[in-house]
Amino acid sequence: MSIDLELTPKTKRPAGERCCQPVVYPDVQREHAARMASVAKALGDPIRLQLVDVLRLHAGKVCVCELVPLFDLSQSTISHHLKVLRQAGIVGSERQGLWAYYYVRPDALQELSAWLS
Amino acid sequence: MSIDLELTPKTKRPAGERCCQPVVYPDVQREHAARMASVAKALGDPIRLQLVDVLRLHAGKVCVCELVPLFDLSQSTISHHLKVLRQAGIVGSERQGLWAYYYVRPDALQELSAWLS
DNA sequence: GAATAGCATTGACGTCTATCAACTAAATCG
DNA sequence: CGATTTAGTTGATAGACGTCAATGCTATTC
Repeated sequence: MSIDLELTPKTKRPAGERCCQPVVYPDVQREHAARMASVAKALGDPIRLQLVDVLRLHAGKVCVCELVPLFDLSQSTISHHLKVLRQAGIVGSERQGLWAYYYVRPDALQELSAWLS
Repeated sequence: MSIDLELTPKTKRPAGERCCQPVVYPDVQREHAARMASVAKALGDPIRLQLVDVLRLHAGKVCVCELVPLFDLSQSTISHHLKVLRQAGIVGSERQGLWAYYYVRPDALQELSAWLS
């Protein structure tokens, strides 16, 4: 993620001259940022963040039927949030008969977590 | 953030009976989640995440005029993203003459960072 | 004082998002 | 088989979001 940026002293530039040097911007960094941003975006909703929190606290798998009554939202909305988390790679799911069990994929959070600290 | 949740064995409930126990949901946790989610939401855009990254790498303060050419976006869009980061408490700004300097408020990321690890 | 550079704000536009009600699909029980 | 339960999907809707062009504001230079 390192972006090479020169810090230059500031003077008002003399009419028509560029303010700053253009900076190269490798694609690797951009993709790295895009991956982490997509994880952060998925966590950027209080309901989803709490869902992840519950799943993390119960190291094992948690049934959707136990997640729904935690929130004052319709079942379909919870299902939607779980889908968002699934598509972000943050959680996985497993079907057992009538019930669906969700769990956290710990690796998914690692990259963002490492960058944050 | 601990939510007390009983994991019970699953059997199809006999018509009209509740599937799961209602669970209490303290406000403190909700507010904690809301704070962290708002930070995550602000980081949930690749441009903003890269802005924060640049500011973190340059431990000091960075001029907006050096941030704008890093991205293929209009100056007003960058200004908008910086405002979002400012309102999330992630960055601060300081005016010096014609120039505005931005910096990361390290404490702002700490709560989310701690939760993630 | 006039012109201009740097940055923020406003307005507009298309897209995405969170939510619910209604419906669908699969599995279970009687 | 038929009724019921669970969970995912679809459609609709109101609001939020990302982006740009245009404008406004303050500080600087001449």
